Amino acid sequence: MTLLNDQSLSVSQSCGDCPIRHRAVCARCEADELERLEQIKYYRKFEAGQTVVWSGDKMDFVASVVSGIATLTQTMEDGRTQMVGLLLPSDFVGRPGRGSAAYDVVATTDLVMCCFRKTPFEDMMTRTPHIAHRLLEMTLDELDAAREWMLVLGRKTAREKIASLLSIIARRDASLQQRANEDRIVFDLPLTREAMADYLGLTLETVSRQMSALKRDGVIELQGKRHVIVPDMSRLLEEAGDDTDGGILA
Amino acid sequence: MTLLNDQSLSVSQSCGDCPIRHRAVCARCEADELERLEQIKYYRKFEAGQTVVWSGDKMDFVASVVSGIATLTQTMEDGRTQMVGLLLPSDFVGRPGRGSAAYDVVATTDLVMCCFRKTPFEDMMTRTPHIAHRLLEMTLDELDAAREWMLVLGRKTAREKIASLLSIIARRDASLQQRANEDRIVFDLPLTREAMADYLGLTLETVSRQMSALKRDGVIELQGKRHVIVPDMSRLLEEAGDDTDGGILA
DNA sequence: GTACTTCTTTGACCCAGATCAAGGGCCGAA
DNA sequence: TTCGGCCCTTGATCTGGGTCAAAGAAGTAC
Repeated sequence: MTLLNDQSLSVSQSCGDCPIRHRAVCARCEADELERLEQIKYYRKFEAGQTVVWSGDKMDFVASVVSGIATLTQTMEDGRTQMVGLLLPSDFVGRPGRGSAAYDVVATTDLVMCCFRKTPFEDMMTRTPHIAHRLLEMTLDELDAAREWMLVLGRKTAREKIASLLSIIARRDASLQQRANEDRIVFDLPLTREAMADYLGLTLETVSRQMSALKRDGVIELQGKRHVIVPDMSRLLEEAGDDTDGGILA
Repeated sequence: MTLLNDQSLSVSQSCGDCPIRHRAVCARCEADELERLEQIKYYRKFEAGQTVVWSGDKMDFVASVVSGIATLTQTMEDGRTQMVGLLLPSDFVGRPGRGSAAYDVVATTDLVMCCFRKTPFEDMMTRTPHIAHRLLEMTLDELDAAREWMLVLGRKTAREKIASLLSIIARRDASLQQRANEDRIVFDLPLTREAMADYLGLTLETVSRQMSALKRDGVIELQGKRHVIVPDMSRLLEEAGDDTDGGILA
């Protein structure tokens, strides 16, 4: 996968101004560590729909999502596919110590990634515990998210699955834009109906039907196909079957 | 949850002889590090069926499974439950930096755990990168396993789910007893039909029916309800829908 | 404008797996 | 040896979500 336009390389900024500075794998770094990271980093840009890497391909870099959204998916020989990761800004892609990609990584919106070649990054990791420590913390968070997701996939109804996905996106969106605690929540779905289906282990028809049903029942409002308004977040959480009773959004 | 018998505390051995010495969180430790670990470790024993901790309860220790099997499960208010982790010997329980359990932890067989109080363990972790590094590696492995599991939950048929679970257990069992590469694989199921159902997002009736179907079709043989013989591992993997073509067992 | 394409909605029908129900095998206690 | 509790199997029936099919909406290329 080569870059389509060299403007991709012109994106450049100092780590100090980086929008994901305090959430990404570099969050814990001191000024001097940041400086060394700055020397080995480079940006890559992908357009919506582009594949970043194919499962099984050699992957000689790791990266943070700076802006946009990417997905990790697994595909069976007969074409059944399951999304196994949804990467939002500050999320980390790639595994230190592994040479090839375990999943397809696809940009679902225009995407900017902050990349590090694998070897220099691994070297830095062994020398600066701040990076290794933050990566462990992020990986544990991802494992928790994956386990929450397993409950959704294994035990929830189609309606609960949709409500769960909407609350996850609403929550992560709110935490990025730190205006939580409003009761009325508004966001754009970054996924097509098909991608939502791949996330939830459903077909796109069922996703569409359940979205219509939630709209009919007043749980959500839709403007166009992607713009979602949640008039009452606790109602949505209730529909999701989560025992968290509407309290915390962070 | 208190200990039922104080023989639990009499289990004691030097880390050097520990059966999980080279796979657990302490795998990378040098002799001196091991010695310090040895000072803060203690063993706990649980009987089959006992709950180790309840989700939400305070958890002031982390631990490695030494022998036996434990499960992590999540439960919805209405009782639907999903297993989100299957812990075999050498697996790690608990999250440094978190005070309470996120899941129910249950011993499904008699269980011995090597425990460390959270604070001393966290202290050691910051001082000995060998532990933090190994824990990162193990967490990344678990995340991969969780993602594989998500494909099973989201996209596989009941028959494929059962075949997948059997191959996972067969594989992990073989790697513990390092006699892989035999074509004929034999093991005991450490789970009831109900626990298998909770693992796979099925009902126990469906699990039972699919076990019978796989037996009828000669994919597996059963002696009693728990003892499983796999005459042809590649056949089982085929039934699981895995694109891995029967090659590697490690 | 008109004709593509891509994404989405909705309807009709069907089937894999859930649910409900009955009973069988095994083990430990009395 | 009989009882009571698991755990498991099997049958009958029901249903949530899949499949197949058609068409609407919105963008964009010409």
